[in-house]
Formats: sequence, structure tokens, C-alpha cells
Amino acid sequence: MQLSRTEQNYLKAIYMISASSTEAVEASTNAIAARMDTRPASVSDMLRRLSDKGLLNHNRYKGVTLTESGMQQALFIVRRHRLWEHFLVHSLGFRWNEIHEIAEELEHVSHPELIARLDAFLGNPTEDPHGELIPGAHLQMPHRPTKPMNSLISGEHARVVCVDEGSDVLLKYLDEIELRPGSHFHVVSVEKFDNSMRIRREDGSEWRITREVSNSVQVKRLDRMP
Amino acid sequence: MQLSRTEQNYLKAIYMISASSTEAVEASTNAIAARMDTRPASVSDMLRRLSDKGLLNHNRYKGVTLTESGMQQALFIVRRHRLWEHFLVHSLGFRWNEIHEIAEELEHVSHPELIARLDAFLGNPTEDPHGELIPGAHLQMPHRPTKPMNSLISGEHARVVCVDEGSDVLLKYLDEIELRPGSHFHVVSVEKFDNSMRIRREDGSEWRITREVSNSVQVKRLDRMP
DNA sequence: AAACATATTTTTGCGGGGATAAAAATAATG
DNA sequence: CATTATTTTTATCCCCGCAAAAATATGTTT
Repeated sequence: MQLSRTEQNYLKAIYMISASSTEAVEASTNAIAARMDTRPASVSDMLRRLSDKGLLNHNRYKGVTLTESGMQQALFIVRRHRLWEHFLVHSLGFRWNEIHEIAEELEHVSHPELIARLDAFLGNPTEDPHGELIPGAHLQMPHRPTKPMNSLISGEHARVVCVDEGSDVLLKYLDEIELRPGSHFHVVSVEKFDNSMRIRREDGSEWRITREVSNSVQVKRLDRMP
Repeated sequence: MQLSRTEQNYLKAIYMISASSTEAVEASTNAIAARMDTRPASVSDMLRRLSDKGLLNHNRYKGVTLTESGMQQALFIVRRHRLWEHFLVHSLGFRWNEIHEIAEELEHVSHPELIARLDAFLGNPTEDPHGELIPGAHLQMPHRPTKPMNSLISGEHARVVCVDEGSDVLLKYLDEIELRPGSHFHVVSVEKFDNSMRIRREDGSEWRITREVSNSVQVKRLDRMP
């Protein structure tokens, strides 16, 4: 089935909303509208059409989930997006904060042979520049348990797994303080009143991280205690 | 000015029609419709809109030419198309007959920084895989005198400059008989009744070339006489 | 030159995709 | 039950496609 650019964007948005939670959750009309910067009336209209095509399960007045077919489509879009992001950074030398909008265009070019060859050309990468997993050729999405950085408590060690790609300024900031996928740190302290945390790295550098920032970073807790 | 995909395709078609002739010629509604596989009514409508945007000079009931602004847009589209074709062949390993449709998608992704970096990544190529010139970063299109292969006469030597990229089967055939940009040959004979020609290469191989084929190949005549 | 025939182009009216605001319907909550 | 938030429907708009009809250009004949 050949989907329009707009339909693809809807499926991706619905996938992202579902995937943002731990468990598969229904995406609401308002949530989709907010993420896509469009009006709920437009969303409601499109949800009906996508259900008619068998891509969504629609609970009227409740929300939608992806069908098996819709999930395949969404995962292929995500695969294309993240492969192109890898290309933009590793082949063309873009910074990780410059690639989102470009990849949003490239992701809609969907000749299967192109994506297969791009994947091979890049060396079959498993993660994009922000640390997000790239669905494989068979559109399987591996499970990888992570927790938001802001759920860490004082004294815990952690490794950055991935960061939200949405905000240009946030990505620049994370780059400056070297909080990138793979970075290790431990939590020196957590402020009660605003949930900001102080972290320290092995090189001794210390940073104060606001809640807004730590909410955009996914980590894996490490057992090592100093 | 941000152009829709459709508008871009119209500008490219008009450019191609104009460029196919030696001198800048007006593109007719019918010619545009034929090239774009659409109806003259749709073309006529779009020509009016593109003139309103200052991209075309429109002689009602006669034809259109690109304005300076329209020409810049068209050349940038052609530049993107041909750079991506180079990428598809030289980086991803596609054959030259497999790339046209994919490049038609990629050409619409038009972030200037992306194209600049792609150009540098590819080593600032001047020709695409079919031998067509790639407009430079400042959208200058170098002049390169060529003549159609079917205008050669018996005994003349020539070098292939470029070939039409449109037909998959033709490109496969040209690849088989090694009639590619850079190939040298001389015309052994030309049949009067169907304009087919017999050519010979330095390795002694001989081929009979029909008029349809020789009409799709541009050559440069060489002075060397055997 | 005038008259006619043919080819081409433009206009008109209309349909689908996709967006919107405004209004109506439904769900959630006190 | 009443209020509020959310969702859906309705009516409308723009982009871009089409067929049919009207307008214009071109070529031929007299």
C-alpha cells in the first residue's frame, strides 16, 4: 500500500506517542494534533481514513492504536529516518542538532532497495546519532529497558542511552556538557524543590542538570558504586 | 520561495524541454503535458499559477519560457537530481538504469546545506552517471557542444558524451554494448532506408545501432581519422 | 484576402486530499 | 445532574488533477 506523505507523518506520530510510554497506549486526537502542530479536527478526519485503510484501530472518542499493518509502516518510516540521520552525521559530517528536519524529508523516500543499500553502506548501524535504536530490515524493534534520567536518585551511577532529538538548543547544550549516548556519570545530589540534579563524571567535571533536561535523557542505571 | 513538489516537477519539465533544443525554445502546453503524463488542461492551469509567481514568461496560446528566477529553481532541482544519481551509483552501487525514479524523489529534498555537503562528500562531481553535466553550487550550467549520434556520417569518429536517462531497457542495452560516456567508436556505415548505423570500437567489436538508440546518445565528433 | 478545417490552448465546472473554524456530540468529573 | 474537556461532524478553503466546451492559432483552399 502506497501512503501519502501526510499519512506517513500521522502513523509516525502515533507510533511515537505509543512508544513514548513503557506500555502500548492509545494515542488521543489531541496528543496527535499537538505533536503534529495541526488541529484536532484535521486529526479526527485522518484517523477515520487511516482506520478505513486498516492501519489503525479506532475507539471513537477514545483513541487509536496501530494495527499490525500500521505498525509495519510506522517502523519502516522510523527505520528510514534513523538510517538517514546516521548518514547525515557519519557520512556528511552534520552535528546531531542539525539533522532532524532533513531526515523528516528523507524518511519519505521509500524505495526498499535504496534503504537496503543505504543500510549496508552505513555498516548496518543499530543506533542513530541520538542513541535511538534503528529497526532492522525485517522491521523488528529490539526491546531495550531504559529509564528517564530524572528518575535517578542521589548516589546512583548511570550511562546515557539516548536523548530526545526534538530540540535544537537542548541537543547543542547536551553536546557542550558532553552528555551523549555512552557517557557515564553519577548523581551527586538531587534538589528537592525543583528536581534538578548535580552530576559528576570521571574526569571530575560537575554539572547541574535541570528537570527539563533530565526528562529528555534516557539512561541505564549501573551497578558500580564508588 | 518554497515550491510544492508539483510546481518543482513542472519547472524541471519546462527546463528539460527548453534544454533539449540547442537554442532556448518556448515549451508548449502539449509538450509539457506529454512529458509529465498529465492533461493539457492541468498544465494550462499550472502555467498560469507559475507565471503569477514570476517563475515563467507566458505567451498565451504560444508557450512559456523560464524567468531568471524560474531558471534558478530549475537548475537547483537538476543539480540535486544529478548529485543524488551520482551518490546512488558511486556510493550505493546501483546500476545506471536503476536510479532515475529514486532520484526523482530525492531531488525534492532541498535543504541547501544538505546539498552542499553531499556535493563535497562526492568530491564535487561535474557529471552524473549518464554523462549529464551537474550545475555547480552557484547554479551555473556550463555549455558543452554535443551532437546527436544519429547525425554522424560514415567514417566519422566520435566519443560518447551522455545518454538519455529515461528508458530502463535502453540503458541496460547501452551498458551491454558498452556504449557509455567516454566510449570511442567510429561509424563503419549508415543504412539509407532506416538510418541505422554500424559502428566499430578499437577492440574490434562491431554493433548495429538503430535510429531509436542513436537518437538517445549525444556524442562529440573526433578529428582522428583511421 | 476570405473561408474553412484542424490542432492547440484556455476556460469552466467538478472531484479528491488535506487543512481549518465553528458547531454538535460524547466522555469525564464534581 | 451540571460542567468541562475532548472528539467528531459540518461547511469551507486551497492545491492539483480531470473532461468537456470555448477560444485561439495555424494551415489549406479558393
